Amino acid sequence: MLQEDFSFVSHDCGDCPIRHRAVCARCETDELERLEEIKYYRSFEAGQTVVWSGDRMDFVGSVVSGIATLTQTMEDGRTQMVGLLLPSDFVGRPGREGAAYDVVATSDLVMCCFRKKPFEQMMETTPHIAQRLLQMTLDELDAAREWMLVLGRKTAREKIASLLAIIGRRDASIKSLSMQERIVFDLPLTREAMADYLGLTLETVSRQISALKREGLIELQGKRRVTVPDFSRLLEEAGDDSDGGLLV
Amino acid sequence: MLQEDFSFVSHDCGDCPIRHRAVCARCETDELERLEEIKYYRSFEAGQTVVWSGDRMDFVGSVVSGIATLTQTMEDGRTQMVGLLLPSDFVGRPGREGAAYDVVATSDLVMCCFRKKPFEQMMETTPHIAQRLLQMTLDELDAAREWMLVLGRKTAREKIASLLAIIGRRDASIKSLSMQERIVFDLPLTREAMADYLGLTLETVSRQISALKREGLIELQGKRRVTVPDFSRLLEEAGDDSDGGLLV
DNA sequence: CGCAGAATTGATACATCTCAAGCTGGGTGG
DNA sequence: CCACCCAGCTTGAGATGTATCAATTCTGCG
Repeated sequence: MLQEDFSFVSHDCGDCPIRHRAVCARCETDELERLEEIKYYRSFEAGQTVVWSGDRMDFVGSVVSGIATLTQTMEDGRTQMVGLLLPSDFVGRPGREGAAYDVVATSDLVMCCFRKKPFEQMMETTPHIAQRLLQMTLDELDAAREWMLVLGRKTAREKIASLLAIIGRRDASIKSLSMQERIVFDLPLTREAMADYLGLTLETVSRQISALKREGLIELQGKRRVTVPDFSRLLEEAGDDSDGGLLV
Repeated sequence: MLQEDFSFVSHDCGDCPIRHRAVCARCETDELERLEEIKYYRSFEAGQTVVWSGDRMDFVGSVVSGIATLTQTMEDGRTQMVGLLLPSDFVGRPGREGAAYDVVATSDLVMCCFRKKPFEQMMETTPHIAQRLLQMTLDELDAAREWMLVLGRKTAREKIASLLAIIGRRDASIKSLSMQERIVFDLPLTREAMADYLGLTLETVSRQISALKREGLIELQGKRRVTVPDFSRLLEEAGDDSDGGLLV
């Protein structure tokens, strides 16, 4: 069982893979040392629920590796994804008791957690943490608002193109590729999860992906691997102004 | 012209109407004094644009009175409201040059502004400001995510009911009414603005409002004044679980 | 009074959903 | 090693909710 196996995770913040991007990014060495005292790792298998909406949540933390989703569900089962959590993203809210959303591991997942009370105390005494958290929260707010435009005003085709553009852009930036070349990446989501992100049904997602493929905007190797031969053409389909390369 | 008339606004933070809710809420007297040095008021008439998306923005600030909207527009004119700014809400983002959205005054509007550079410096030296801003940003992030569910998964009727519920609830909480009684409030938005908020057309908004009225869920006095005889019934129509009174 | 912006209402078009049937590929057990 | 199985995915046909286009009707105001 993977649950307790995090041998592949460094326990030393100094060489943590998300050291420079997570909530601890601005911390000095001595601040990291105090964080180390209250941190612990947790691992989850793909499909496991990390937190249930409404549950008491006595920790906050960062995604170290893997992908998780943040979703909201109505009584009748309609669900909307409200966030995609990638490595370095922060989970939980200081100053709140219960979780507002379901957090589900989409792939195998490792999180670096902090007990909430001590973390809240550290926030008071360590401006670097609060500053970084503010910056990250502002970025997430922008992302959420960007997504409101997608959900409220874009067509199904534009929604799919927007999602592929976002994933492709992030992937290219991690690999430090330019947007001029062919972009190849794996979809981290099932068709159903994409539908929940985009406010569509999985059938519509499937149809629109097929249409984009038919028209040569994307190529598929298997169901998950996507090639974008001309990224600017994909951005046009997404309805984004110009090549908008730097806004996200 | 209203532009330069803010005689009705206190210049003394001590008795500012948003003193206890705005970004300065946690400041001590001496901190307020330093804020006073960099603050100035600006007034706008209904319909005026406060900031254009993409423009350089050299200030941040709080809404003192009136209502403004935060909107995003695509090249072809489709627009999505991504935020409704009420008194005490914060505008602008420390650490960013340009504005990400259009800010438009929906009613006559007074803002308390701070030049950005000095404000950013104060944030470094005054934890109370950064703490409060983080708290407010987290709240806005939650509101944005709540709205993603509305935009992505709710029907037109549920969207309208959700909007009425939010406005009505806020209004009742300002007036300290309980949710048991009849709620009466004025819509601060035109049908078109409601449509832009909800990702609908104005015709659909109008039809759904008429339907809710026909079925006795709401009553109208004129176009703008709304009476909700039974708030819990409205919440059912909104698709919200139970009476969800305290989640927002 | 009459105009202009805002809102309502109607008829029709169309995008997406719904329901249903098949396909595909990777894993499993005989 | 093959046949089967099943979750994930694709495709089709028809239903439906919302958009679109168009015509009135309100309402406040000069």
